Amino acid sequence: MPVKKAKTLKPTSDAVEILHRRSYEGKPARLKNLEDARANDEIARKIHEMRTAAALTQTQLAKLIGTTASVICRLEDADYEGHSLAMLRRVAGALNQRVEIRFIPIRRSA
Amino acid sequence: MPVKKAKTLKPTSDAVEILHRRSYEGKPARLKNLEDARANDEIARKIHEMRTAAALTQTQLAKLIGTTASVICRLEDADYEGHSLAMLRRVAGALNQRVEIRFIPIRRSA
DNA sequence: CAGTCTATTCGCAATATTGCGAAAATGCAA
DNA sequence: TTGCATTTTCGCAATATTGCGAATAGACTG
Repeated sequence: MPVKKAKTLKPTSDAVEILHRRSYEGKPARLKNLEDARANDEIARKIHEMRTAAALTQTQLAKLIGTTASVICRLEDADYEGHSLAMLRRVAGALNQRVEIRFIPIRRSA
Repeated sequence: MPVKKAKTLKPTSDAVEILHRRSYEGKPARLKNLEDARANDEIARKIHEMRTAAALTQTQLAKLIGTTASVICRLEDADYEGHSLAMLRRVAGALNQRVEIRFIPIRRSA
């Protein structure tokens, strides 16, 4: 079990939220960034989950998609924000998955 | 518009890659590219659909996310491959939507 | 303890995406 | 047709992501 940064290893909400509140206190425009951070965390976690479920090391997965372990590590970092569809697809493809993108309407409660 | 480039696969010399091949038997890489192309086309179409549904011109949407019309046009180009999560989120956010990413197992017909 | 495998971080080059203006093409209505 | 808004394409600079080695840290076993 990989111990990631102590920061976001546990429940998604707390750590990220606190960090962001400290940085962008009281800015509604930054609220969206909070959601993005959480989404990125989920992606990182999912990649890690899929890789370990396939019983692959970072180095092994890296070779499958033609890159190095450090790149995989970066993808599994909850704080990484540079996810591209191309990279997600490469990872997903190596793990026999496909990436589905959906746009979902946000309803804001008054 | 950028021309699609074929990715150069590295030579196979590992047991891991053999595993990979086993999981990919009967499914050449170019087939996956076709799926990606279609997925990109869907994204482009969806952005166009959401923008027009919101009764916005490319210029108007561009201003909402702090860029120019040519960028929006590029996003709505079915052949565009450079989609990043960050950009998709900017567009989605301006249209009151959120981007959902899902990894879905590929099911082969036995 | 040493040794091995794995994961993480850092630094920089290579590559890709974005920013943005301008021009050309398209569409539509008078 | 003209006129006007909109879309599309082009070119290049600015920015961001990826590629990759090397060093460090962590975990596990003998």
